[in-house]
Amino acid sequence: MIVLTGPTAVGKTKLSIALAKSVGGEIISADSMQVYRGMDIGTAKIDAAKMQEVPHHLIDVLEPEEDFHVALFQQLAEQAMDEIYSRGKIPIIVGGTGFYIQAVTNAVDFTETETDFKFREELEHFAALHGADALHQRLCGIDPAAAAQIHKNNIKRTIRALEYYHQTGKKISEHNQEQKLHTSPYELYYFVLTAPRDLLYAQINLRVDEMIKDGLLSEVERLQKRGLSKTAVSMQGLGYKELLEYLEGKQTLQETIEQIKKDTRHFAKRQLTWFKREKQAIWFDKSEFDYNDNRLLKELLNKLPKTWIC
RNA sequence: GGAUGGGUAUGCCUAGCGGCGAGGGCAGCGGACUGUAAAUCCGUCACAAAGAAACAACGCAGGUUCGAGUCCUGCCCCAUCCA
Repeated sequence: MIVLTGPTAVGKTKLSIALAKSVGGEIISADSMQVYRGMDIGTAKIDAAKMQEVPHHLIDVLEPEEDFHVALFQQLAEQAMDEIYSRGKIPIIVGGTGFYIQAVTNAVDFTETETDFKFREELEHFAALHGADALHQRLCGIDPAAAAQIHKNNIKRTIRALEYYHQTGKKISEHNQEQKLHTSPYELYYFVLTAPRDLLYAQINLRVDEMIKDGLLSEVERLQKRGLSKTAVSMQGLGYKELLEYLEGKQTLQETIEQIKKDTRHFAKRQLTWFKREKQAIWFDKSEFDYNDNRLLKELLNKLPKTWIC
């Protein structure tokens, strides 16, 4: 199994096609937003022509009204991998969602539970009423270890920890501890593509401008007309949440575009922070290859077993 | 030429109206993350240092005051308006 990841706009998609062809692989997208149909421009989704006959999985599999999350990603990705292996092909996970990738590479066990929206809402309400501190206090009572790890302002994660206990009767801190011991059950090659920060940021800015030119605004308008609002998981996506605010008249278009660029830059930074923790990561800095994808690919293929290359 | 408002730290915006070794925001930088992860959250951000005490710093130069970013005078910039 090959993983090809890196911050947004670094050029994963393009390289992934060349890589897939070189090893006879199929691509599994590890992207929390490209799973949604009708969200193409803002997610920089690859189009059929660019796929060049390389099979892609986990793109366009959900409606924007549906909820997507790691556990579902893991399930779908594992399914896809089984299929790919059964065809004697190599699965290549391509995408920038480090958390999702880890769920697959380390076979994290997500105990099967349905999301308990009522419970979550209840806790959100509690936090709004009594403050984040009080909510965090509740977690302290049942799972002090988790409470020590989760900052009290991080309401979302505090709620998840409480929810976990509520649903399973077990402490999430213990569960996490167990899961951390997991190592990858696959023969794994984890490649991280990167580029100097200033260049990456410039590329992000450029890409956002292009998205706007390509009609991102009308894409968002279409989704809005369809009834989607900021509360939808899909509308948490970069470009989508900001443009929805614009459509509500909260800011000018120019301000919104700047906002999207900024948010995307921050996101790229968070991605990099995540990848730095992945011990098995093999890094490729594009600047060291003069931004020549062919040279980079050659070097990358060198890291793989000879028998994989066709 | 006149009127008015303003110039605040290594980048930008801003609070401040006599006790400020100057508060906040943004950007930048660093980090966390196990069911919303393109989410959520945290730290740092003059220099030096941990010393009853140090020489920096609020456009520049003076002045008033025990004490000035804050008040006064002059000058220099910027914005808007009037000639």
